[in-house]
This record gives sequence, structure tokens and C-alpha cells, in this order.
Amino acid sequence: MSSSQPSSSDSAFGSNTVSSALTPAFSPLYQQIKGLILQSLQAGEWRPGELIPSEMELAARFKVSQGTVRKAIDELAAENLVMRRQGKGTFVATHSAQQVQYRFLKLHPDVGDLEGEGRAQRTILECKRLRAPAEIARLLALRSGDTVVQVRRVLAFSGIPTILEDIWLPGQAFKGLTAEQMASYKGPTYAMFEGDFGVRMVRADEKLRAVLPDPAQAELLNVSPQTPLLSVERLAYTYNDIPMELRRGIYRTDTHHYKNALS
Amino acid sequence: MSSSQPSSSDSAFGSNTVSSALTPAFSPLYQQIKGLILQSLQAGEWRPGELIPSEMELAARFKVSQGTVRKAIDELAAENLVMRRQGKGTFVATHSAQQVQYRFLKLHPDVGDLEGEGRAQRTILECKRLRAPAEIARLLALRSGDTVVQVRRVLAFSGIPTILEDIWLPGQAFKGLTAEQMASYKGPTYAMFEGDFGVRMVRADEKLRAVLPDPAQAELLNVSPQTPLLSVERLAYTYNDIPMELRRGIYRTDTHHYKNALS
DNA sequence: CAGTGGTCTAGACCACACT
DNA sequence: GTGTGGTCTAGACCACTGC
Repeated sequence: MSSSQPSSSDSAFGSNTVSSALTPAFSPLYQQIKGLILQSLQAGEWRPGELIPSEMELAARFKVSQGTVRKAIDELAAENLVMRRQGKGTFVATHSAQQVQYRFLKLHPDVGDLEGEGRAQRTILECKRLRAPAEIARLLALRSGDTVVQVRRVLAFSGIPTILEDIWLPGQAFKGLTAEQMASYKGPTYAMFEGDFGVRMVRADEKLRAVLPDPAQAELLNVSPQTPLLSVERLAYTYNDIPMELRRGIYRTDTHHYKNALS
Repeated sequence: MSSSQPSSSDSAFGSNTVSSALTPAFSPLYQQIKGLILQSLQAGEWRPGELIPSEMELAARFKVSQGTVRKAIDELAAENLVMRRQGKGTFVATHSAQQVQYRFLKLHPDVGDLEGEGRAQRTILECKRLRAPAEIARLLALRSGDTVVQVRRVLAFSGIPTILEDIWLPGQAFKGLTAEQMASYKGPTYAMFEGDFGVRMVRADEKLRAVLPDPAQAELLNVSPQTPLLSVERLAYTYNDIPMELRRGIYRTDTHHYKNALS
């Protein structure tokens, strides 16, 4: 990398240097490095929870300075894709890690600080394969007609059924998923997805609404049909913004609330 | 700062160098710099929208290298406290800025990309001073009995009343706030708070629930009392985590939804 | 043109974890 | 002690803005 400056690269990167006039498409070196690391994460070169090479090693591999690798990793860490630990190294982020378990679950009990009671009790009501309905297929970026796995379950806190949700997953990536597996896995469902299917959810979008349950939903949650519930539609993505899970849940909010930090 | 390393400082910082054994309380230089910049922001040395001194100037003022100032500002920018613009400088963040207007409003129309229709129409129903009820006082960290300003208003989109909310503000910081002012200000309410009262909201916490409106609320929103609504309690903070506004709103979610990005 | 933030490098030392 | 990430510095050049 000689004593180089941003624009040009003399190592084996996708050249965006003398790009055609139409695409300025210049990205700084550290962004290119970030992209390369991202590719390795995506390709499974290092699995969730594993140690990735040290900054020095990566700097040598990519023929850039340690500072440049550092800045790339800084961004990956900010996006929760990796986790740094001083003195030990940098690890691929995982939903199994104690500190970020249930990172996507924003429902908190009104009283009682942490989710005591040993977490939620899961009841799997259904787990089946079917051809994706048009809307599900669209959201998951599948061809209509592709098969999906649908799971319906209830989550209870302290014995009180609180969340009823349907989960849709692309059939191809989740071959062999069973109700048994969904029910018996210890720890977050997303951790099971990582361990058993190599699928890591890195971010998600949620749409919230207030709704009334239909009679079936009301019964499953043991509430009257006049009880307002929080409807949460979540679309979760793996690396590279590929949608890999759709959830539609309804939450009881009489003893819990959805907590959000704006900044 | 000579050719110094993290722990010690030879300029005018709060010494945490040889701190008493009980408080390790060591913070890196760039964090100290960040704190000093924060103090200036808080003290109003530079007002929202204004240009702050260049990195070189700040480096000279604090007797550290530009890189250290840069890292401090990096964090402030990540927290949306300042905004950098290449070639121009670093500006104090403001809710007036086009790009971040209504940053805290997560309610989006189901159809239609941007908030077209020229934004919300505001109707101020009430604007009065009163002694803070116990719970309001507690949330705003006031002494019970302190006066607060309470504003009740309706926000309509495309003529449809969609949000009904109460806003509580510490009376001391918002002396002279009138209904007229709340109604006629062009742009975000938070921008008005900055311009007219020098109060800048930097972050907020929200608690969401699904609720049914009471008869009065139903009428104001022009919905039946059986319509489930999204209840949003927001506590907004200025610099240094000082709570400065409490909002309790109920949102119609039949044509809009609350959008949240998890990462 | 000068001034600003943005990128990149190289080298030094610190704090932490493991052995 | 060795190796890791974390902090700090100094100097160079790039990209953008406005005079």
C-alpha cells in the first residue's frame, strides 16, 4: 500500500479507482476493508462467537496499516456485527452472548428490573411448511410459490401468556426445522438459528400498531376480545440486508411495555 | 501535552490521574475532551446551528493533538449532538436542520413515502401552568409542588386527527410559553424550544402500550371508544441526562404505524 | 486560494488477559 | 512475558467549501 492516500489502491481490491465517469462510487480504504471483512463473515470464514484474526494480521492480509483495519472494525462493532474485548481479541457477534441476549425483544415488565423468572416459557402451537402467500413472499424477497416454514408460538412470562406470534422463515435456509427444536432449545431462538442453520440476524425493522385480537387470538392469550394489544411486525435481516425472517406478533401490554430509546 | 500517554494529563483537566485508590475512574483523554466540549455546549457557548471551532483550534485550546479532538467529536457526532460537514466545519446539532427534523416522531403513514401534505396541522387545546402532580414531578425530577407547563394538543395529518398528546415542561425553563407560540411556530416544536428557550432535547425514552381511549379522547380523535390506540409516553432529555419534557400521547394506527429500526 | 473535515500511515506506550 | 485491543501523537495528502 506504499504511502498511499484514499482514492487509489495497489492491492487486490475491487477497483473503484478510475471508475467510469457515471459512478463516482469512490469509497475510502477502510470501507473497502470493512466490505472484505463483511464478506468473510457472510461466507462463514469465522462463525458466530469465534475470534477473528487480530488487527495486525488483518492489516498484513489486506496490506494496509493497523489504523485502517481498526477503523473498519470500529464500524462493524458499532453495528453490532463484531464485539471487541481488550486483551482477548475481536469476536463475531452472536445472540448467544450473555450481554446481548434478546437484543431485539423490546417488551419489558412494568415492575422488576431484569427479566427475572428465568425468561419466557415457549409453547409451540404449530410448525409447518407451506407455499408462501404472496405478501409473505414479497416481504421475504422470495418467489411466490417458494416454500416457507411457519411457526406459531406463545411466550409466557411468569406463567402469563403475553406474546402470540407467527414466524415465517425461508424454507430453503431452514430445512429440517422442527417444533421440537423450537421448543426445547435453551436460550434465544436467534441463537438456535445461528448454531443449527448458520443464519445470523443482524438487524431488523419493526412496525407497531394497536389492534384488537380476533377470538382465537384472544383465547390463546387468555384475554377478552376487547383488550387492546400491541401488534408488532418484524422483518429481520442477515448480512447484506437479506431478509430472513418475518414475525407478526401481538403483545399484551397490561403488565409489560415496549421500550424504545430515541437518540 | 508533551508526548503523553493516556493516563496522565499536564493541562488543565479535572485530574483523575493519581486518583484515590477507591475510584479507578480513569478516563481516556478524548473522553475528557468530549466532556469539556459537552460543557461548552451545555453552557451555550455555541448555540444550536452554530459553527464550533475547528478541530485544530480545539486541539490548541485543549493542548492535545487533532486526532484526539477528532475522536471526541466523532462520539459527539454519533450521539447526534453535533453535525460535521466536510469543507465547512462542525455545527451544533439542531432540530431545525432539514435532515433531522422530527427525528423523534416515529409515526409514519402506511402509504406515501415522506410526510407529504406539508406536515402535521397542530391544534392547541390547552396551555396552562399548574403545580406538578406527584408522578409528573417525579419523572421530570422536580420537587413536588414545582410548577409545570401543560400543553394539550392534537396533530392532524391530511386533515385527519391522528395524535392527541399532553406535554409537560418544567415551568422554570419555559417561562412565558403560550398557546399562541405553540400553535404558530413554523417547524418542529423542538426547534421552537431551542430558539425561544435555549433548551435542546438530545435524546428520549419511550414506553409504548396499546390502550382504548376514554370518551373524551375518542371524541377528540374522532374515533369510537372501541378503537385500539397506541399509547406513547416519552421522556426527553437535554444535555447531561436532565429530563426536560414529558409527553403522553395516543396515536391512531389505522393509517399510520410506529416504525422502529433494531440494530 | 486557504481552511475545513476526511483518510491513511507509522510508531509509541497503556490496559488487559492468558500462560 | 507475550499478544490483544485501546489511546495518543505527528505528519501527510485528499475532498469539499467558499472566497
